[in-house]
Amino acid sequence: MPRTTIADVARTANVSKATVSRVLAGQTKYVREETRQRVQNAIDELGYHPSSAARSLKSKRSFTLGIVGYGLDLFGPSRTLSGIEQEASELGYTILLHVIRRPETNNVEQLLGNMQSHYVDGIIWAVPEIGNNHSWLENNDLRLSVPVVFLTMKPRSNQFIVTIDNRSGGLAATRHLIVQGYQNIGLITGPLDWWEARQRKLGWQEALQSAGLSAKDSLVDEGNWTAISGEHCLAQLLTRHPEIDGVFVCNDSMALGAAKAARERGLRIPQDLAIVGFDDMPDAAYFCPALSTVRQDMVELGCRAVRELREVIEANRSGTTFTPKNVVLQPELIVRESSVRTGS
Amino acid sequence: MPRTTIADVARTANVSKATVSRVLAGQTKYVREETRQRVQNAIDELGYHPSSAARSLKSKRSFTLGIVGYGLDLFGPSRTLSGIEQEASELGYTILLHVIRRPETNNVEQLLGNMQSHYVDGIIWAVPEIGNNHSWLENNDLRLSVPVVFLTMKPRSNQFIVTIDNRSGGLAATRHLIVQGYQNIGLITGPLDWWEARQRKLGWQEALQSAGLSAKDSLVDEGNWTAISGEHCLAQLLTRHPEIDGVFVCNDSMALGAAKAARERGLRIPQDLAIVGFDDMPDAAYFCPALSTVRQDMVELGCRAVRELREVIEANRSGTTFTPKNVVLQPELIVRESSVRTGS
DNA sequence: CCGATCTCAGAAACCGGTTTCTGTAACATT
DNA sequence: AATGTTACAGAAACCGGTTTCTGAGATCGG
Repeated sequence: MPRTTIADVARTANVSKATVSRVLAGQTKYVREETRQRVQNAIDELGYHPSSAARSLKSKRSFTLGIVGYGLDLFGPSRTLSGIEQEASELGYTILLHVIRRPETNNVEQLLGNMQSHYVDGIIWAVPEIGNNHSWLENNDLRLSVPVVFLTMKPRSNQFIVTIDNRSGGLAATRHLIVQGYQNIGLITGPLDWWEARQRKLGWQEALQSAGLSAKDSLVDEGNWTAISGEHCLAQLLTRHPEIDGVFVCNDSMALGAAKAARERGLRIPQDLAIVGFDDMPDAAYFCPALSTVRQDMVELGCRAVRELREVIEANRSGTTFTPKNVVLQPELIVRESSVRTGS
Repeated sequence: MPRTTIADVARTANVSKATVSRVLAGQTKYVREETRQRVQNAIDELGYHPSSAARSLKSKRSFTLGIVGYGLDLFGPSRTLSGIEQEASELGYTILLHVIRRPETNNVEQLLGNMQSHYVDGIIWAVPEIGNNHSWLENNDLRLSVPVVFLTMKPRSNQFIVTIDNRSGGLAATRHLIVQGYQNIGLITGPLDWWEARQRKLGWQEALQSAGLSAKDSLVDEGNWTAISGEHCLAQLLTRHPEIDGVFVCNDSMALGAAKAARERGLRIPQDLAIVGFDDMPDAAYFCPALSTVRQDMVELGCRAVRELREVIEANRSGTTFTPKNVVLQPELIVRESSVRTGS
């Protein structure tokens, strides 16, 4: 049974394909209400769904957004995708998903080509900036023929970017530790080839320096975002600097690992050692002790990216040019038990 | 600048569109090696990417899989998607993602129609079975004109289904508690309109009954998968039955909440109260104490679904009929500290 | 009453591929 | 030498929509 086509509908309603097409597009002009009704009935009766392939082919738009993502396993990216999907669906877009496995993927051309071959109306590039995997953006003869919004990467004035102020998050976390009276504050960072990790580190440094405290390299250990790496890092740190009484850990999973390492050495949290994480995973409040952390609203990030993208798409369509814009969302410090010395 | 089309390539290579198309399809027959080379050069030179819309339109296949998901925020679904994407991409498929927000969505027709309008080659229906939200499957005049594989739902002999044996997981968890010598074993379940939750509960009941222990309803409390609900449920349970010394919690987040509730009442885990969770979230080993749990490999589930789907697609294409098949993956008990009384 | 304008709708071209059908040249067969 | 077969490649139809162009009838202004 071949699918029902616009021709079938036209025949059933005794009109031409053109008229059916007008009804589909919601054109009220050029089609009488009575005719519209007749066509609509035929559509319902036949259970007709227009072929979006045919539609895209001619009209060059597909109401589809291409999403290029990375690390859906991780908390952040997975939430971002969720936000993207939610907003996109609200706005009537469908999502074409492609996940990159190695962040340094260099067949960007390939990927963009593939997306364009699907006539996506726009692309959200949600791959963290790692190493120089975004260097292709500096390539001047790069001509993106479809709007792209980039996520979680270093601001660049010539691109549309939605990102989070990681530095400010690290700053807030570390300042908080200082205010709480901790004096020797270490850092467990994510992989330093991640731009986000470097930014958080920067925040830590700034907070310490502006408080006249030491931010030397031996106070830093580099993990890989996993709990086990957090455990190891804290062990390293404590070996080098037994005097450490506070640590800013660049994500909640590593913070969890660090907490374990601390417990195993008999350190009480937060009396002997304070911990502040980053992410605010849904369960962070239930860690023991409840984890102070820096909340980044990844869902909002995704939503925002879609809204920005739509603006660019609409502008492009109407011929307006639009100067690239960087949106920087502020994270929020969430204080819980792991960083607050209770009485005396 | 209009996009480069197959005609441009044909002109550049001095051949017809037909020949270019053959080269694209990788047909070695009917095209001389020298000609193929010439065409390939033209393709590379022009940076040509065939329009998948045009291609789908004529060939009725798109190398795209439609994924209908639910609750990407949750651990399980998010991992499943990750597995699906991975395997799909490996097999050369692109993913069209649609997330359902309310599980009882009844515009299934609408959704399937929308997917079909994109000429998806197959669909993976990854929506948990909640209430009777899958009742439309029993509708006999339902004619799925595109292959569908269903995930995480009750086996049904007339559909392709890949699912996890939740009952067996609950059984293993509870038996383990019994073997460890716990006698009064409670249950914190997920929402009981979820099929998965009911299955896990069934496993708990069976284990207790076959050991001659009580499995009465007052030993059960129903959470909503979140840590906070787990905390409340355990409180309820302990109020009703202070003698409870073990509890099977139907996911790790709730287990985390339960652990907190236990600590607050001064109960030591596992000496006074044993806890076994479900999921094996990446951080479960770092909870305090390390959480025993039932691992379900959601990534594998996703991979498997894609492989099954591909088989059905290929079979359909070659005209073979294929009798529906249910694949049931076994979960695995992971024993950690939260359920093992150490010495004496 | 007649030409102008407006409303509604059909015919046909078009989007960019795939596929069938056809044709030619080269080679093998008798 | 005549015929059959095979290898290669082009012409054209087709997929299912959108859009432009055209035209018929109704309405309207003078």
